[in-house]
Amino acid sequence: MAEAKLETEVRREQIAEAAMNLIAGQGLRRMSIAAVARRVGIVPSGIYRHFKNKDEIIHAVLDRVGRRLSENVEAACRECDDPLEQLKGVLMRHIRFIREGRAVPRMVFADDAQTDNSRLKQHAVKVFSGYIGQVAEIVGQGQSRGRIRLDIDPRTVAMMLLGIVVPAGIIWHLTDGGFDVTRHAQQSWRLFTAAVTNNANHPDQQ
Amino acid sequence: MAEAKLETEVRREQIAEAAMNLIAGQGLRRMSIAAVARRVGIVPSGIYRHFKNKDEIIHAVLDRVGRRLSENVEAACRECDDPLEQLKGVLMRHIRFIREGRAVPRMVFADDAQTDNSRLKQHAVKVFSGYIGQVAEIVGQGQSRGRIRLDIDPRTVAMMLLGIVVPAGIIWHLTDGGFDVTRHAQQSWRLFTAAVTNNANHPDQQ
DNA sequence: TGTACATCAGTGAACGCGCGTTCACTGATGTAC
DNA sequence: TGTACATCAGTGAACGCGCGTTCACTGATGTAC
Repeated sequence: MAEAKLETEVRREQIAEAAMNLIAGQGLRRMSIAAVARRVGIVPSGIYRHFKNKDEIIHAVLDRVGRRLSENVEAACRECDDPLEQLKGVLMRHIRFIREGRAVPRMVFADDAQTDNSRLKQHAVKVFSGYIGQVAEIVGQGQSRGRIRLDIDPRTVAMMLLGIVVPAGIIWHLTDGGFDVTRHAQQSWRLFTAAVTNNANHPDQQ
Repeated sequence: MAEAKLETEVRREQIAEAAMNLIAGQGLRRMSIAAVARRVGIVPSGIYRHFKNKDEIIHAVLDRVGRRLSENVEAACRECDDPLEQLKGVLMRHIRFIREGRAVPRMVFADDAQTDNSRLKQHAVKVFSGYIGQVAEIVGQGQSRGRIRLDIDPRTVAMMLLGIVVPAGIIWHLTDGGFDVTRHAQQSWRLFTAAVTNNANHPDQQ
């Protein structure tokens, strides 16, 4: 019995979404064509009507992740005007993603992928550094408004913010949610502000 | 032709070492029994004289990684007396590992492993939190000597130090070494000291 | 020192499995007349 | 409105591959006599 036919654009969305959720929940290893097909309600070979191969699906997932992160930043920016508050918004939203099991940290390790491994890695870098770039822009605004110290590269500050999120996400995953990421983020945020704000004095630690 | 026979204890070491290097260089996915066997100079089935199965090898690798991290901390502690300097030593040693391609970040994502996935995850957590515990101990000493602010959990500070290393390592891998981790560590270290030292003032950011 | 035997690291053929991918097909949908 | 036809999403059988693992074997090493 043939499954209800759907336009390929709709299916592509569904497939990418299913693949992303599988990766978020069970890791890239478990994201098989068969598993994705099952979630979409299609037979495995049917996937190939909409994607050339598995790598293309992973590329689509990376696009999605990038878009999602970007939306996160934009939402945080809309919410308030103060750059520091915006950074906190970005942090907390990302933490919420982790807590809801919607983060895709394992994505980053695209050591899978048979043929064009390098293209996937490049894409992952693009997504990752795109995110950092957006955060760095907020940092730059904070600097020009005198809220954030000027003697440091905005991208370094942005990466430090991610440094709060990434290891926390790893442990959260390894312990199956048995790690209080929210508390960790709040504690870390206090350290972060002390690190970057202008009114802290900066002793030249060797 | 039979390969030179070696005591099983020696072989276990060789196998674990080979497996660790494979994971560090190419990721857990590429660490196959066949690849490990080739590196050791043995036939794949020969591996089973020394390890019950692949999971046991991964456990052995985790032990090795834990030991190596531990040695790192101890070396940094021996090198000098000031806790802050010791923390910097830990950071820089870890960065050096990354730069030399000897770090095993992908290890952490043990989403592979068929049977006892959960036991592997537990082991990874143990290694990870063991490392954090050791670093936190240094932080605690820094606190009691008045070098590090007291109003923050030592483990949070330790995780923040790892937060410098982990994302940097990820990007370093994704770009095949085309990311200046050393520079990033130095810049981040300045932020880190500003965050944790006692003489910075700590404005109560909302 | 020389022989007989137990031990056990290394071998290679074979297995079952899950996977990504192909291909000829079917049958529902939308369009042209 | 009704029929004929092209399109193309979904099907299911089949494939080749790499993998982890097993098993009966071989032959070098160390020990007992």
